[in-house]
Amino acid sequence: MRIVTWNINSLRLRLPLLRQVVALLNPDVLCLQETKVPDALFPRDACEALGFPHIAHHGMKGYNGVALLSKLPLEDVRTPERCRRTDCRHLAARVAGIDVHCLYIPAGGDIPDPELNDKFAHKLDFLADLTGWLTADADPSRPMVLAGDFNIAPLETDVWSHRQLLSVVSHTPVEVEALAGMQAAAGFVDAVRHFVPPTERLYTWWSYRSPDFAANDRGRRLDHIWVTPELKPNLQGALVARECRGWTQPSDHVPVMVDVAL
DNA sequence: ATGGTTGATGGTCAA
Repeated sequence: MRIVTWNINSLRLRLPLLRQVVALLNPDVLCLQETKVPDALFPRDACEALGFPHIAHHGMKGYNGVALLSKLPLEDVRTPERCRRTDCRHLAARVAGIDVHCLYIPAGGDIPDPELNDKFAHKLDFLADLTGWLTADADPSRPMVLAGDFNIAPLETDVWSHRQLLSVVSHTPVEVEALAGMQAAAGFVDAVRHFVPPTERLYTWWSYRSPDFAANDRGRRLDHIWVTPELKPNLQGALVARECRGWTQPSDHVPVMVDVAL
């Protein structure tokens, strides 16, 4: 089963690029974040026409929004609530016996201090809430995949400059520690780093505020696919589709892909 | 230290 996660940054604007991503990667399950479309306006017909008869979405007006497009049936679709809010950041379904979670963790604003910045406080609260939920929900008899925009780059090689980003939201020690705690909740395996050694730089996001993303390559690895330990022997490959960042009118994130043997 | 861009929106806010 080929799983792809992509922060599409507006599903309706980038339907033509979604078609290109599907042609390039041929996913069985596609996890989308920042769909920015209310459920009533979700372009279901267009997504079905791309070859995904099984669709779930959880969206709102203007911001956030997550969706699952699948070639395989989606069972037990859930929209777990985080931090007592319904802000459309978590969608889960069982696919081929695997619980697939599509996640959009809050970006956290600019100031890395929860006392001064409500958005950063929300990010830390969201991580703590999700960690507690995963700890309680984890079940060794039920394999799980977490995929999405985690908005955290954990490794030194996940950012263009570890030193210069230590106080930049997405790479601060408090976030990296919180993410490590979340990973420990069920012993999740970072499926992409399973194939790409931590000595190798790897990014999935480049700011729009640079005229040429490839020129200085100031990226960050914010998008992740994790699997529970029992799936580790089933991992068959991984890919970050960097080329998509160079397409016309791109998302600032590129798709991340993992193959899991069923 | 600062500014730079994009998307949804129709004010600005979020990233």
